[in-house]
Amino acid sequence: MAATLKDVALAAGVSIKTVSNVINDYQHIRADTKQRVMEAISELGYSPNLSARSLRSGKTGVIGLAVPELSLSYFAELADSIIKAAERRGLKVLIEQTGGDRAHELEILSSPRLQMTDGLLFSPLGMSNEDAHHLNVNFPLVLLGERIFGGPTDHVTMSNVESARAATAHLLSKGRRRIAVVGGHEGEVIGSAGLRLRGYQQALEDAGIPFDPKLVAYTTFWHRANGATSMRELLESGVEFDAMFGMNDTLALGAMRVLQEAGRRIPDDVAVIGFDDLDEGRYSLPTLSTIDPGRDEIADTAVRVLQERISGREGGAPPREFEARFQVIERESSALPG
Amino acid sequence: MAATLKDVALAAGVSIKTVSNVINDYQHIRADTKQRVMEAISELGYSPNLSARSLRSGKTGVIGLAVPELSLSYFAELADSIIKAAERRGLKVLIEQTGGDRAHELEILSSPRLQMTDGLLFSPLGMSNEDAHHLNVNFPLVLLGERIFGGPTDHVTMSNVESARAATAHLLSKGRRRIAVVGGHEGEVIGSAGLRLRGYQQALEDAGIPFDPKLVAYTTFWHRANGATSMRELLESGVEFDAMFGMNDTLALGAMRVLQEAGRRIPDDVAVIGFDDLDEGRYSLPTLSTIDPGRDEIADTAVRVLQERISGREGGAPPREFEARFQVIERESSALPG
DNA sequence: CGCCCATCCTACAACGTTGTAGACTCGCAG
DNA sequence: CTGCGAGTCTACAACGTTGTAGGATGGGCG
Repeated sequence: MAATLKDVALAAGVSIKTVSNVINDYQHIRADTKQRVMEAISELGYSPNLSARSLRSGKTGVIGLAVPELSLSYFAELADSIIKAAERRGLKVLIEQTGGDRAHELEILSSPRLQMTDGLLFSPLGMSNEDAHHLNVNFPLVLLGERIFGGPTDHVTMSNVESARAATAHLLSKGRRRIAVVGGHEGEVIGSAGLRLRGYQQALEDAGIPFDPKLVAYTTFWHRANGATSMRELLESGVEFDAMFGMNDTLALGAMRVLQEAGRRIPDDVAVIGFDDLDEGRYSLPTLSTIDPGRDEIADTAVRVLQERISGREGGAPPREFEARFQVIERESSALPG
Repeated sequence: MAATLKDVALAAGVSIKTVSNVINDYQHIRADTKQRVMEAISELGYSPNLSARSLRSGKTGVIGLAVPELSLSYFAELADSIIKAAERRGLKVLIEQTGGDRAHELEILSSPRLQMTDGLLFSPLGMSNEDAHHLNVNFPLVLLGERIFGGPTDHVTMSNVESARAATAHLLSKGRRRIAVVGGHEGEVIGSAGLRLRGYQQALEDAGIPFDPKLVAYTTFWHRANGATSMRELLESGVEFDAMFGMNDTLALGAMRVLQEAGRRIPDDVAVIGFDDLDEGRYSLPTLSTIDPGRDEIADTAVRVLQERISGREGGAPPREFEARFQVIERESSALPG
């Protein structure tokens, strides 16, 4: 059906290897030969068979990206950034959704289907540090996010502790003292939730304010619905608070909604800050203060590092850790005289 | 490095073809041979080389999905649905972002890089009906969305006219008579914007209300920011309205935000309905009435139809059109005594 | 004039898989 | 006892590409 090197070679009256050489910009080809080959190529509408090429070369030019779910805005925006970063480097991206499910995540690490890719960017959610040894795989793997530390692979992450601390400090700088937290994960230490909670606690400590466990609402997922439910629980518990730190924007938006239903004014009664800098927060009512976690920097670093591992340039270099720069973004939800 | 059929064959003391047969569940294999091969496979950690397999079979098991941008929530949720639908059918999805740019879209249709896939799901935004002939490609292609009709390929779409008509009728049923529209595309006829505008006009006609062009705000993209800007223009123009139809949820949310800043109460002063049923609209303040466009149905149909084309079962069947069922979802933004 | 080297091109093998054709064994019907 | 078909397995070729080795031509230099 589709034209092959053979067809082009026949049409141009040269050997297939010469055609291959033309395609791969081999130096020593006479101008007129090259010309003839080019013409044959465009006449036949030839384009190389990538399966054959990758069988021969061992490279596919495709990287895998495994995220929990694209319908979670954070991962959609992350995927967007990563696809763009990959494109700049001539790579295509194949996306897997794990649903945040540990079994599914482990399966992906051992799935032969991934052989269609040169390497994997992996953002686990269900796995924990005890699963770190599963990351010992025989293909290039770069970890995204905060579920696992000290693993055997390169790791690109955001400054969770530092930025959560800054977010909390921001609320404190507005004179707030009772800061509720939405999105904790019970018993977690090194996941995003655990780290951000630690940052929160550090900021309190810095300000000499005792940590009140009653101010922390725990949840399983970081969906809008969970933010709403958590806020309802907080309100029902009767605990008092004058600010809220949402562990991500989605949670914060769900919670804000409930706060407003309950008649609390934002930021007057409750100042709110989220985390992720989703586009959504720029048009909510009120607009949402947040942490810009440096998504583009994360994406770019991750793809670069993965490509280095694929090309073998970094050979057996020990696992490296990268942390993106963050930024506090003040919007209406915390706009108060400082 | 990685084990091949040859290695397994050697270890099990059989021919490579027998190993291949075991892997492909060939019937006539003695139980003990099969056993031995299986053991060798797991011992060597063998998994088939997909490049070789697809070179041989001509199939990759991967489909392409080209959308404007994943950071637009609608496309993120669509991609989510499509990846899930593809997974159910044993397919992987490689995502391309076109940025809604016509040149980029045309490039994708002719790009050899797509040879890594068996077919393409394509959601154009920059192309128009005059570009329909570019869709005449020699690989399986299924069109998503509303930019092009009567093209040479299968086409999966939503009932734009009907559902926009229903959305408008919904607002009319609440006694509203001056319904603003946000998201029109100047001069467009067959894009989503054109079709939805037509549905809007039909609903007005049904109700015997004259169409007032001043109520239509035009915009280029369907981002939050555009919804906000359009609403500001409407307000500044001084035109009166008691309801608003946002051509998608994102626009509607951006516009709602501006409405509220301007002191208009929703739904009391202005009833609002959007389009897409994004998760976001369930937690906005107020929650957003919308059209559920049947995203899962679209995704499932699109993947099924593409797979049929790939397998050749539908051979030279003429292009088919599929329209998903929609549903009006009433939430707070239009909750008024009917 | 003869040699070497750079340039240009070709034949062949190999990547790992699967389809095709056929070899061999065995049990059973004729 | 022969022949046949079902069951089990193997050898070989092919998918389309690129690396390797090497052949042919011509120019420059000793």
